[in-house]
Amino acid sequence: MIRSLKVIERLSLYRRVLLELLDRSVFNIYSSVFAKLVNGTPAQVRRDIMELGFAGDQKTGYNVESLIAKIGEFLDHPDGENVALVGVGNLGCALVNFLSDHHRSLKVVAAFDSDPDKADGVICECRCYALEKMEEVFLREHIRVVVLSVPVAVAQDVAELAVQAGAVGVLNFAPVLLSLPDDVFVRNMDMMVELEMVSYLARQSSE
Amino acid sequence: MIRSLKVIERLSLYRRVLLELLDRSVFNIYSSVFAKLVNGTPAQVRRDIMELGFAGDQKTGYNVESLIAKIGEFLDHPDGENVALVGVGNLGCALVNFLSDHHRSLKVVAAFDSDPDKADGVICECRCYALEKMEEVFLREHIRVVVLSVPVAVAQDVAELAVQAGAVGVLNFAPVLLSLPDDVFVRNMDMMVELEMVSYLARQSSE
DNA sequence: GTTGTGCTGTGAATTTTATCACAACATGGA
DNA sequence: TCCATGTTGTGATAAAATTCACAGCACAAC
Repeated sequence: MIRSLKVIERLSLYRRVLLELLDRSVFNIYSSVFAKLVNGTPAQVRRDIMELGFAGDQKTGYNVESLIAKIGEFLDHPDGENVALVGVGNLGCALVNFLSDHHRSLKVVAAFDSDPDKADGVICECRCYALEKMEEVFLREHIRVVVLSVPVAVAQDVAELAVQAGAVGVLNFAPVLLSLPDDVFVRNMDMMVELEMVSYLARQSSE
Repeated sequence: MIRSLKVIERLSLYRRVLLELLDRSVFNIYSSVFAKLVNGTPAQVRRDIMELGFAGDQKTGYNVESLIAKIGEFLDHPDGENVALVGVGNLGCALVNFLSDHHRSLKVVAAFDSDPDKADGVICECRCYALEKMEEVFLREHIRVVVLSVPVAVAQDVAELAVQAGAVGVLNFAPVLLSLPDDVFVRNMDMMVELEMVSYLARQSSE
């Protein structure tokens, strides 16, 4: 059951928008209306949902609640996913705060930092450990996904430590490409690249 | 001179890697070697560079320094680009610190926040203003690009304010799709979506 | 009934993106 | 001199992603 990254990305977005809709008591929605909310086209929305194996209704469109459930069934780990934050700086804290607010299935259950002042403390309502404790804690808490927000200089080393400890998914905020085993999935959040793109395209659109 | 977003994204990445190479006194590089460093293929690297209008050498490969210059010529605004940070939280501070460290052409020259305690102060070596001052400061500092890191609830409103004040490019960290005029370029950094993807794909690769 | 409307689901076509494969060339060595 | 090697630049091809376009259907109105 291999689907393209793009579809998965959109499904995640769809769910978030659908949850907002439910909050506003919208129970059914047409692909054409939904497409506008997600910056897509009706055909693409229909195709994505079709690939998911969900069916809409020719008169009322898609049922919001059922569709949310279906996407969850597809995206979420049945038992929830425990996540570790590695690198407790400003960025890391922002992330934890943000995630603990929102998500039902993803939970940040531990933080790690090389700074001994932070280790063994509680950061953002989250136990913080020394890097050396990763393997132990990962095992205990069944952690397989890490958010890496450490300085560039140490990113590669710390990432390897995390993989050693059992990580198979990494969301990397350090502006550097990590070199990790092929069976580890890495996704880069590269502010520098993104900001350069915005700058470039802003210039184009204003000329 | 329209190029696809993907090419622009890669060029930005290429430059960063090239700068690292230069630091390590690597002055020439083959497409095959470079491809490994950027997680790409030799053919793609060559094509990207070709589209840029830069030529390599059949014996020594690409000249690192000249290629960096060429990418800069393409990507950077000739007079540099002044950027505003809108929303001074943990995330915002992390961004400013990060950018001020690194970039030669992009500069964060002002911050804005609705919190009166922060306004008129200095945050992360950066003057902070009240939101109401945006138009005035944007004009004075020639700001056209903003980094938006405010809570979801106010993101749309604040984004509209920024556009009103003259922004034509937005790097949006709030996990919500903004509805802005078509000539404003928006790029979303969506942690929630990305983390869900990592979680999903980590699960796939470990099964 | 019957007709008109407007939706979903999806095969087909199109567009975009990435890869292949090789000509053209430079160099080193026999 | 001439061949083997290994590079870039790029037309041709393949693959991936998106969009088109319409069959099939349900319902409302008359």
